[in-house]
Amino acid sequence: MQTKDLIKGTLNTIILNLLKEHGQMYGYEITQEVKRKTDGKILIREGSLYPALHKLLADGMVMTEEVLVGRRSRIYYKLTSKGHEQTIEQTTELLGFLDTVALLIYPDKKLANG
Amino acid sequence: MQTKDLIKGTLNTIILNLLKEHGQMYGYEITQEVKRKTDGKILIREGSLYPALHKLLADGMVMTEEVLVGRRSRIYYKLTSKGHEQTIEQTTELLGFLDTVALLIYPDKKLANG
DNA sequence: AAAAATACATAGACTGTCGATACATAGACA
DNA sequence: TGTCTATGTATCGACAGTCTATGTATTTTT
Repeated sequence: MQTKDLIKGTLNTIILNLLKEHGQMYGYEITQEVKRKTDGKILIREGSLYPALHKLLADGMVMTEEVLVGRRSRIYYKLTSKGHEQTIEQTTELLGFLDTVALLIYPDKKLANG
Repeated sequence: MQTKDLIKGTLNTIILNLLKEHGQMYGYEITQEVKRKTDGKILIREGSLYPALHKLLADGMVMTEEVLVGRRSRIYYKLTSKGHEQTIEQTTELLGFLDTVALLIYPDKKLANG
């Protein structure tokens, strides 16, 4: 198994949490921030990120603002109020799941709650 | 997002760890044990489990033994030595990933190492 | 001038899990 | 006797999410 198989189901939550932390980010910035924070352990590809962002937009979780930098455009994403709610919900669920998995792997131990 | 999306990439590791703990298990037993241990939070379906077990078998991670109970057959699975190695490897990787995700979600915190 | 980084995007393939379904035995209960 | 539930293995088709590969264009670095 490779890390790429593990990211499934967590990418959305990761993106939402980054947006929550930073206020607003653009796509390329997200890939770099994830790379930086994880010391290159998690690399988010464009082919994963942009479809995910577009879906978040379509679902009303984020809103966008296009900004021209020189002649190149950046599309900033930030959470809607619905997105804020979802962030909390999904994060809670993710942490609960991680805890449950830990239970299965280490019968007598629990991961610390964040 | 639902829990079912999160299980992706972790099912294999969960199965391997259960086999490591129990020595040998049969399919139905695995579904019930996961259900029991997680208070019903994680339900492994037949459509997920058996393909996974068959793949583990094909990959040489587990070996099987068929046992007749009454007139009904049970297929017990247990780890091969290769499977033991993989269990450790995958578990290490999974825990590392969980830790990395936690880093992304809680910038200043780390999950306890099990 | 060439290369690398920045910045967006999509198409197609892959793969893992799920829902539904199937078959059969066993035990409980009406 | 008939039916319901639990036990037990198994497969098929659908679906969704991620990846690889590719594309376009600008900006910065060498």
